[in-house]
Amino acid sequence: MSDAPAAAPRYAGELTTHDIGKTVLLRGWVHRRRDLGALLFIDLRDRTGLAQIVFDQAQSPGLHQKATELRSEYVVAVQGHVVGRSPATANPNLPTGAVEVVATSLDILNDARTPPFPLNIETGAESVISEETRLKYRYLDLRRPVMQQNLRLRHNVTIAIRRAFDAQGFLEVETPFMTRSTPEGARDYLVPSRVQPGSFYALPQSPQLFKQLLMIGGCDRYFQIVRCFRDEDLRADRHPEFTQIDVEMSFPDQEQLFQIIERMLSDACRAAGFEITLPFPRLSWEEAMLRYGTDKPDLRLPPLTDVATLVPEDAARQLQLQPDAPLLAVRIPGVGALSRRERDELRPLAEGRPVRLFEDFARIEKSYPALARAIREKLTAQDGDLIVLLAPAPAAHSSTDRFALHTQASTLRLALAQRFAERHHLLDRKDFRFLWVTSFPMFEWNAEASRWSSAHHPFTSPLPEDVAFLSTDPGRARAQAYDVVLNGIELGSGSIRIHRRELQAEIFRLLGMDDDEARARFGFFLDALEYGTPPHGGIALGLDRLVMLLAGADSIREVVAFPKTARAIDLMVSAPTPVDPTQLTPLGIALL
RNA sequence: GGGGACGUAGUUCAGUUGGUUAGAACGCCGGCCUGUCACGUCGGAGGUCGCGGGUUCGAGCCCCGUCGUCCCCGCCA
Repeated sequence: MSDAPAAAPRYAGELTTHDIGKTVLLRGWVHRRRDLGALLFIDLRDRTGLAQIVFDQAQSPGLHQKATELRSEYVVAVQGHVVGRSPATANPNLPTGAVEVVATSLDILNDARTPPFPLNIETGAESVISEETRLKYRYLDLRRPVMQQNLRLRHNVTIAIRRAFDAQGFLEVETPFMTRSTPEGARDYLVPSRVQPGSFYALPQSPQLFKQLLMIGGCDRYFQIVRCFRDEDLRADRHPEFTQIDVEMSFPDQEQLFQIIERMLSDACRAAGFEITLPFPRLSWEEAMLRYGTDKPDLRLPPLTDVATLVPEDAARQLQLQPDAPLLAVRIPGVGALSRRERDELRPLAEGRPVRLFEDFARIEKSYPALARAIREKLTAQDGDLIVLLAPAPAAHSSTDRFALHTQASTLRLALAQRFAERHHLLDRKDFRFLWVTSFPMFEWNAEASRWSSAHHPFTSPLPEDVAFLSTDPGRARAQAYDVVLNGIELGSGSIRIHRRELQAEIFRLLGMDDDEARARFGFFLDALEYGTPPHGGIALGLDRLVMLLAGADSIREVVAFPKTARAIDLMVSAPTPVDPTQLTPLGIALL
């Protein structure tokens, strides 16, 4: 290249017919080589895409000879002329397929071992190679176009979120990673202190108390895109270190906060190329449980419908339905009646559960045509919709859980939809259906510890009209807590907080913490509440989950650059590792 | 903590009822080829069947243990 005149560096994927006649410099990796003997084609790949380079022995034998050394993933700098391709040689499948670069110089910047897995397979690439191999060589996996796109998408979404908050007057403030263990909720990751042997920092599960302290500190609108850490078992949508969009504001109005978040999410979706409609539907927790059997409903599917009142008395007797018990109809659009075999597959879902399944709606239509018609009407069912009914088993006692049947129906609703999603184009990944779920219960009964525990967290304010229940019937108290849900996935969770010291102390007592314990754990916070704490509230949203859904990915790991396995291991760097005892001694730590 | 699926060539997989020398495709290496674009074509190399033990005349296949990956339940204020 030294003897070639300097040309303007360009990205391969951005070449168009407008560049014809220009001399360009491309730098990137050898994606694929097609050696036709005296004619050799290279697909050069950079982070934008591919461009075809031509080496012609007849025109420049030396250069062609050098190009025969090229192998997959060699790093090259190529100068050449952009030329148009004839219709016969253009490649309509490639964005840059109308042009190619006739090389005038070739610099081999580095060679490469043959990659342990192909980086240049065009279709279904993400599913073809085992994740184990991909993670071990993540730096190679990241070169693949689909991963480049995911990183780019995450960047675009993150920038849009920052802009949206900035435009609303929110201040991004960093909070400590090395903080105090609060053995409430998830397990903490601990960091030993060398200066204070025997003492430990904890990595934050969330900056919850810090953001509340920022409100007390007068920053009335705060946000942070921040890493959080939870030492709990992993799932496809859960990672031990994950990124939250953390938000808090003073003098909050729940509706105003919803609008701010909706606008931010709308901007984030637009950055990913999707327009969503505002405002999101709002559903109380109770409504969500009754209509969907879950606190994170997937609105891409129709709700559950209680059709018990449609059943005439004699039919109810023949079908052995319990009086006053719900009869829940699950409708899955467009799936059609199930085959015998598919119905057989459903039955295990009911086995061992106090549930009766009517999986063959055709039989109901035969025996009770009027009832079937009424049900279809109430469900606004179309021909070809699958309808399955659930009732409590005849012997079942009314459960303590008033939504037990709804929960079962919800599980069935999702299982059916997922089973037939592909065949019938259900659960469209590009259909983004957000909603707010509000008024969660304050407490859940923790049978193991035989005490109440917070459904959200202990800093959550009760609904004003339910404060009286705190002393009389905590199970009935509802919270000013809300979730934002997207396509059946909990995207974010927040609440209006407690800003009065007395109420906060009462909640701690209700959670079984006496005043001494509360002071020992949260004394700094209780103190702070006494110095003029403004009313405040906020929310935290999972950035990884949002980007995962916008990317159409099935796992959070597809949008995390360097993720860990289900056992929280980094296969690439092999972490965690044992450490040398000489590292432990100064920390005052000995292994058992 | 519990349940399920999986582990065979560099990669993705097949491998029958336990039977002789463990196969395919892609990739890799070499030859030929001037319009390919998943180039074609001819030839070649490549295996600790995750690991350990057991049953058996004989184990990739059966049994036990173990390690690893994925999914789900519990858990995740």
